Amino acid sequence: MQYGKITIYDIAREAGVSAATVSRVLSESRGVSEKTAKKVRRVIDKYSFKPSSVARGLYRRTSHTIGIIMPGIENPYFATMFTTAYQEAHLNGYATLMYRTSQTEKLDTAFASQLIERRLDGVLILGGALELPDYQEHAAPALNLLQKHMPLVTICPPIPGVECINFHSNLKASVRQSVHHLFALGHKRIAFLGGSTGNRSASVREQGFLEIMEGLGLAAAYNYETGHTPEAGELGIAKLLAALPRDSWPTAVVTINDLVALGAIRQIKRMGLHIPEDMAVIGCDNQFFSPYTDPPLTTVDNHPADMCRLAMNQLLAIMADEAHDRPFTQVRESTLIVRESCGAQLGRRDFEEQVE
Amino acid sequence: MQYGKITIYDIAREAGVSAATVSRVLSESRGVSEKTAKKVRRVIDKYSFKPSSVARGLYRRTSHTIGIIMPGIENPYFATMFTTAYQEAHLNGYATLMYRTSQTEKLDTAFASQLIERRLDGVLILGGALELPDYQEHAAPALNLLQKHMPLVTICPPIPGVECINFHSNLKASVRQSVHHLFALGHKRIAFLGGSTGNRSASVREQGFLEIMEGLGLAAAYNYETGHTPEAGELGIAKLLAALPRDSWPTAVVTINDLVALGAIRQIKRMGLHIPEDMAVIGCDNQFFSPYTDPPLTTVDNHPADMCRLAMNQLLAIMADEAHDRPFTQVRESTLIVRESCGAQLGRRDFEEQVE
DNA sequence: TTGTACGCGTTATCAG
DNA sequence: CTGATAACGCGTACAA
Repeated sequence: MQYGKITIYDIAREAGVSAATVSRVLSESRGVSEKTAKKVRRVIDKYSFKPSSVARGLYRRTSHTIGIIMPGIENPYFATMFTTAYQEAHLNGYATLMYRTSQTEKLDTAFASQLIERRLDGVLILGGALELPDYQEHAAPALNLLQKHMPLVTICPPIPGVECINFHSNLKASVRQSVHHLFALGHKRIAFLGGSTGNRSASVREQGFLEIMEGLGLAAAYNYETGHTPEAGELGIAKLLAALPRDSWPTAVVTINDLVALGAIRQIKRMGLHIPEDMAVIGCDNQFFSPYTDPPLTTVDNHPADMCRLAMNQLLAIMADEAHDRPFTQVRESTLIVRESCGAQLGRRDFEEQVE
Repeated sequence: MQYGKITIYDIAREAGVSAATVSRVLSESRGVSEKTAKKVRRVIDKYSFKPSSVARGLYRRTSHTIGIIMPGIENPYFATMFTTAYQEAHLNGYATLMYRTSQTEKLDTAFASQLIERRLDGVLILGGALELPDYQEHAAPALNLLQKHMPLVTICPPIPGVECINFHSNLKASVRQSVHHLFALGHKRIAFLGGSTGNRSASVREQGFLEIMEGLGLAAAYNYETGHTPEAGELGIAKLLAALPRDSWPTAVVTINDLVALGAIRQIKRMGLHIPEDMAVIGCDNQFFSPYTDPPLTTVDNHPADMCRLAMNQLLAIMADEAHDRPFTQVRESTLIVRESCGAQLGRRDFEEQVE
């Protein structure tokens, strides 16, 4: 029950030297005779003593820790991002402290204060932290507060009211790729599924979808407000179809992410429809499981790991005074991953004739 | 580029009071007139000053942080565990610092020293950290070292050479449930797929599998050394079948986890076999995607979140001096989740007659 | 080569 | 109600 809280003073006393000498031995700084060094090391080993990095941090005015604010890691998409950020930081000798946002733990100034008190050396924000509608009013002040105290890099759609270093993927272009892929295969009745108004990255995709459909001269069916999970996809597609007469059912559905696609696929099959013959499905995120759906899921890769690496290295460079601190925005384009869930392997088809 | 490194002294000076008074205002301790408090608060707000928790930590001899050592979070199974641990700690006001083990970052005494230097208030170890063969020789000393400096709770198969508080699931019993389920459905040729010798939790399952098969008087086909990923499952089942004459192919395959099952399912279908009619598949972990495979995957739930909650609360209780520190082991039983990939919905069958 | 003394930023005790 | 002052554990000029 008693854990050794010993200090360099304890070591010094037992070794018969001063604390300064112990410190020198620990930091392997020269200027200490091998004889006393050995004597000191023996005592250090005896207690398996390790110097306190919190005391050192106080002196050096750094915690050697980077904060990562994100909406959790249950979604493997975010797990990938966190892992990349962690590794990149770790490689440079920094620990990462994850802070999770949620409906009940919003990113507001109180939230930000926690990070400031910990004297983190920098913060990375991974999209989603600022998505919900009422986040907006709290998030901007929180980020501006944070930014006054430490370097800040964000990965999410640009935030109104916050000037900061920002990386994000071209979500609208990624939706365009999806829709154009389907259009090229002959699809005209295309639906959009998933997300929730209030979620900014979702809104960007939804709005993008509507604009692109309009640009193509197509009518759009859609079902937002369903969420971002497989269950949401399952329920969402069922509702969407139930609300439409059968002869105007979409022949293809674009989902907000692969998780929603997972649920949609199940429900579509359960209704006796075939994928992609009766209904094509296209996802987003190129998650680890998307090659393993049946049929394999066509999707869009936003290269989250790349973006994370870029962002974290920018942050590290700023912290090392090797890069400037001025706000900028960098956009990353996405890549369409064609598999079989849209019927690309079947070639272009004329869906109008299939309507009964 | 210059971030405000101001202290209570700066605040005190500008407010015309002593640092002690500023501290009192910050901690909202009574004994300070509302007038001066207001005066001080104005200056605090002006600079949005937050007291340094590292200085406080030095004084209080605590970092208010819990370390979590685990093999990463790409596997959603571990993401679930981390999330649970995080939340439980967070609820009690503790931050969690994740340390990731891997082939190149083994848990040895140098690794452990990092945590000790940070003066963490406790450590939770999530299985897998100590799995690889050469971990064993390093991990035991590392854990014993850690344990001398802070409370330690582990979730993994008991570790030879380490006496500590340990929670783990009854892996052998969970394999038994799987095999008996298949046996009850009439399966006699049952294969095991996935894992790697050297991984301790994998070995436990493999050995359990062999023992159980022997107890049932059945011959066992198996393919270890494949790994724990979907790709491993895909390749593993292909190799397993290729090595066997067709009339002695298994009618059912038990995989080490749902990820491996994901790959196995794909490969089995690709070979023109039907699941579960031609070959049953049973996974392990009840991951979020397992209801969405086609057919839905029968699997075993080891209740990782429950175990994590238990373990973290034990750790928190020890840290709060509300629980003892003495080593003990607690085993959690698993639950079979019956879906359709084993053909339970088809009833018992006689597979012998299906052999050509 | 070694020891002394001070600063890092905060909290708590003790006078006043 | 307020202000010195002494820890907390470590690193580093400076002196010996």
